[in-house]
Amino acid sequence: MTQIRPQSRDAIIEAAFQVFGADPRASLADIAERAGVGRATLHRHFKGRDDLMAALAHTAMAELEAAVAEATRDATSYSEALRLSMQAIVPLADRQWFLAAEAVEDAEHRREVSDGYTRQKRELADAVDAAKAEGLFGHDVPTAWIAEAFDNLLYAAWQLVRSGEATPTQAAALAWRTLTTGLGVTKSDK
Amino acid sequence: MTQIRPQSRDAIIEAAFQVFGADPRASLADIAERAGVGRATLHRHFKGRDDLMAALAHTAMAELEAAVAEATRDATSYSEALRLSMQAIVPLADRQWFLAAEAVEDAEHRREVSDGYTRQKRELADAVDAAKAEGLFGHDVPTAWIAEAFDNLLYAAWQLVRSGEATPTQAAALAWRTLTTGLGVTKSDK
DNA sequence: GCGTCATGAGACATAAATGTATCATTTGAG
DNA sequence: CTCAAATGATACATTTATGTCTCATGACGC
Repeated sequence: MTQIRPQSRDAIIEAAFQVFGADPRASLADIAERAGVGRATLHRHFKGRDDLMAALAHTAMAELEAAVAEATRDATSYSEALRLSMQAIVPLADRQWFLAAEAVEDAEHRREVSDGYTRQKRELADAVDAAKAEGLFGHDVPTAWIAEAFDNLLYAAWQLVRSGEATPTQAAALAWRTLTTGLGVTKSDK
Repeated sequence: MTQIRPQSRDAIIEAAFQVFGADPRASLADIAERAGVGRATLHRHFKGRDDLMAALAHTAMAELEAAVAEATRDATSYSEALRLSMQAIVPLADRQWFLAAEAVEDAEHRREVSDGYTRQKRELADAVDAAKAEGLFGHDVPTAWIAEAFDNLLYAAWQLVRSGEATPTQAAALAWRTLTTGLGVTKSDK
């Protein structure tokens, strides 16, 4: 008797990303309105705020994994895989804040989201170590820092895109340059 | 009849930074409890949630300005001023999320906070331009990106500190290196 | 020690968010 | 077209957050 039409569910999730992104305190009524859906329908699809939050986290995670898998399909090295991943993730960075934020309160869902997040972190660290072995990063730089810088430069790139100052491709290129060689004057510079 | 004891006010602000930092949806009762203060007292000091938010933004802004002013007191160049500023801001980065977040809803307070935030952004951009003129950054790199990277690497540094993987000094040094020369292999590396 | 004033605790009223139930209407599959 | 299922609108009960008030208590200046 419930949730067969995927349209409503998708619209709600999309609206929730937008509205919660602007204001984490927004009410479920706000979400329903933005989704162009009745408040009751929202409750038919999601038990409550927590359930919705968990769905958002799940969606963000799936999008992230799909984008990375697609982007790294034909990478020939870990270094290139990292670069391609950054390029691919920039456009969806605005939905990833959700994974870092401990937005899910329910213990059961929390665990699931947390596990996925931890896994993502570990995979990034592994990729960084591999790239380090390929000579992309200095051995004197802690892996934890590289991963942290990767994430945050990714977010910086998205912010640049959002402000209209660059395209996703341009912003990703800037972030990659910053991560690997920095913003100092290069040989090609006058 | 109101707000003469600064102790309560300070305790509330401190608690609010902590609690809201962990959960923006926290209630004022949560804040009061963490502050070890009665809920009524909180309302005696702050008209409501918005007033408290504005106070937090004001505090964060003041701390930022004071730290930067102190750190750059005897800088001999804009480049050095930027480096010293980064070093100085890392320990208080956890209170700066507040300025970026559009947490203040009241129109009147909003304007004030927004103005201060805009001014900070402009000052950073000016400093970046000056450092660029000094040859610290390449002329081919957009100022907007440098500023964005500065902010986000700052935040990355704080996260590294929070995770216990580095001291503020170490983290700031990593962030500075990343920004200026990147994380690639250096000559000193084997 | 005295008096003042902020505070803490609690009661209270109000507002807002949430969750559920009902029912007429619409949608989409067959 | 027809029917079943999902939806929107509405009403309702419940919970939670908020804001105000009162009063006894404790802290601090004098």
